[in-house]
Amino acid sequence: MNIGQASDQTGLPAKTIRYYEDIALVKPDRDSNGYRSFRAQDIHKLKFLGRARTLGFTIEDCRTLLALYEDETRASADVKQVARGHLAQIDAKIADLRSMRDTLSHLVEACAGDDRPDCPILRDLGGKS
Amino acid sequence: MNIGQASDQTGLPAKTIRYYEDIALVKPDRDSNGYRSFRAQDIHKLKFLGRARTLGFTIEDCRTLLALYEDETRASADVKQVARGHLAQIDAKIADLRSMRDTLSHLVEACAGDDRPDCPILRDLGGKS
DNA sequence: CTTGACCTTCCAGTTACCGGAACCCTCATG
DNA sequence: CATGAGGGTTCCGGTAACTGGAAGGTCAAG
Repeated sequence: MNIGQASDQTGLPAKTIRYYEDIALVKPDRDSNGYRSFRAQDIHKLKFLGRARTLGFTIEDCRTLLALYEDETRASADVKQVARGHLAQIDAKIADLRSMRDTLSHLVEACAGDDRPDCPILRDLGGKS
Repeated sequence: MNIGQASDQTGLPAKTIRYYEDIALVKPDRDSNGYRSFRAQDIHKLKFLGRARTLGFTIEDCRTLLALYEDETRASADVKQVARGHLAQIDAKIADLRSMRDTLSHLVEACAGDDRPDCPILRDLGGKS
């Protein structure tokens, strides 16, 4: 299967698939003409990667998860630890964003949004009360 | 005031301040020895930038906000529009993260996290039921 | 005079790709 | 047979917002 088909099958752009090969996440064969040739197993890996990335795992997380995935003797605790670490990061990010959101939405609500120059948003950013 | 003091005053790393000068967000004077020389106004701008960045505005947003800040005749509506746009992006990001978080936390809860290889997280990523 | 803290510029690396150029391969059509 | 369309290939550069580090100039103190 060529890269175009692989892209269709996995939903990943061809560029992304080439990149994943570059960083050695997948290792497709090559045909005699130099074209990449993907086997079912490669497609499966790519789908795995796509799903993991959707869940926000970093590439390095993905590398770890993929290794665990392929290791039939892994302990589920190892996987859980990676996932929990990522979950904590997501939580931290959400908390950050929520705090930004709260501040910003107060400011937006306080701003008249008309033709006049007076603006609580800029006043706050400027540090003036 | 040298860059070290400016850094202390604003809480921004010296590196960041130099970067902001590179991209023309601030334009400190130079002393005869080549050192940057920050005036009170520069410090004020840097604080403005720091605060805006904390709220998650992009550098380009900051550039716009700074221009509006310095324009005494701006309409608050213009500022509000930038802020609202940013708020919408924050909301979108939060929604994204929450959706990831939900999926992932289900998986983490379903995983025994022991020595056995069986792992719902990998099962899900692998697309197997 | 030397030491150490500060400053300077410039180059490279970070994350996870995307866009585009220049070129090759294959098949079908005029 | 030339040619054009629609694959594929590599490589280079850019993204956002910095950060780290090297090589070297400046300054105040002992």
